[in-house]
Amino acid sequence: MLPSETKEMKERIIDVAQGFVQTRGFNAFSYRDLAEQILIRTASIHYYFPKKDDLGLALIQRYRADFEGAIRNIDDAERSPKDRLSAYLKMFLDLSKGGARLCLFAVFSAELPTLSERIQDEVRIFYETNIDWLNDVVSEGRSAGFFSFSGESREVASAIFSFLEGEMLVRRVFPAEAHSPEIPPAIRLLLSWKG
Amino acid sequence: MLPSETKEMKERIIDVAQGFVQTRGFNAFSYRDLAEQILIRTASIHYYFPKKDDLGLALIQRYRADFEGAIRNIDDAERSPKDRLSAYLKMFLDLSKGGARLCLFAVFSAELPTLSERIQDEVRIFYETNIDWLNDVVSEGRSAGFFSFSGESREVASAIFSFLEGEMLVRRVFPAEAHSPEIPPAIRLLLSWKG
DNA sequence: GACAGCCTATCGATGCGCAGATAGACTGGT
DNA sequence: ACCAGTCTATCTGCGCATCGATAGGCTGTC
Repeated sequence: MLPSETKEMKERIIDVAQGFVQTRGFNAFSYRDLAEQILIRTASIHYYFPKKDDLGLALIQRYRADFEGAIRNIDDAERSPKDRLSAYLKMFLDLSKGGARLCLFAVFSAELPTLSERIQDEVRIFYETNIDWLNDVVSEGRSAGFFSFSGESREVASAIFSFLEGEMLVRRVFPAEAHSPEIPPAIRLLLSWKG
Repeated sequence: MLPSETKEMKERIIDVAQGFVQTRGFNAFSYRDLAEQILIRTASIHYYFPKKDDLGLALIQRYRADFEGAIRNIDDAERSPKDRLSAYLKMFLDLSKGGARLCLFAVFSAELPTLSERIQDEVRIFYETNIDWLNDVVSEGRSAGFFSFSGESREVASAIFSFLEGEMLVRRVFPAEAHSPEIPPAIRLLLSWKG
């Protein structure tokens, strides 16, 4: 098999693993589950990811990179804070479309004490990246008069993130509900979002 | 052994199991883990809870009952909506003291597809109980002039719950941080909480 | 008030299957 | 001929679960 295909296989494994993690959690899927889905043997997965922890690490690193790419894309479009935040919220909530999948942050946080230090570190970096970015958007938006709130902008950024993570847990439990609005009313209230 | 001691053993098992669930998740502890902690054999645990699912169900049913008792106690004290909400928030956030333990809702939601229907049903009831109660408090508080917000009170109730669940995940990832204020600033903002 | 028969709570032993993991052989492309 | 990639075969340990045994309390009836 070609080296290029090798790379694809590694990605394919991460793809499937990510699906399992987001639906069942990291501790509730096995190399056998992956192997059956991908149609290879478990030994082949061990070739790419000797330990399950290696797979977990690769998984969250890629997830983090994807996320960072996505917010860089949002910024490159150079829209207003309102539009940037809208795009972020959409991305975030689309992720849990129908409640089928959770953000990796939620899953890994729920299982945190069972995970290795290096994975826990990645989880922390993921959080900080998101809060830093949200903080920028929110404080810029306030300066520009789009948003209005009192107190620390970082506090609001952190509240938005917590709300989104919790909201995903809730949507999973009530998948039938129509969670339609682009911008959750709670966030409009929090920011005194105009328009 | 006396029947009264039997009851204690059942409770003791649930106590220890709940600790494991709140720290590791339901899929990441075993009857062996419980047995070692309690100093009995796994077979004895099966005597009380034939299947692990039976244990999980007993666990969340007791948790739900405890929670309902707690909010009934808050209501019985007949304080203002502000005081009732404060007490609720305190209870909720104390639960995750230092991020060591998560609310069962967060844990079970993260693992939802791996759990039995009857446990999933309990999770839904837990959510609805909390939202109904929060909705009462929040809308009463608005009528009484303590809170001020536009839109549906149920939307705000649901936002508070989502925020709290997400906040627990975050606190677990950053246990060092000082999460001091009795009332999270985000909730003050959301409700235009005066005082 | 004694004894039979049942109930409670625990145990040791064991089954069966799956978990993650490894060693070593095969294969096909360059 | 080599090497990446995949396989088969196999290991050890743990997962949940069940069985049959046992020790001792509880009960009702003669």
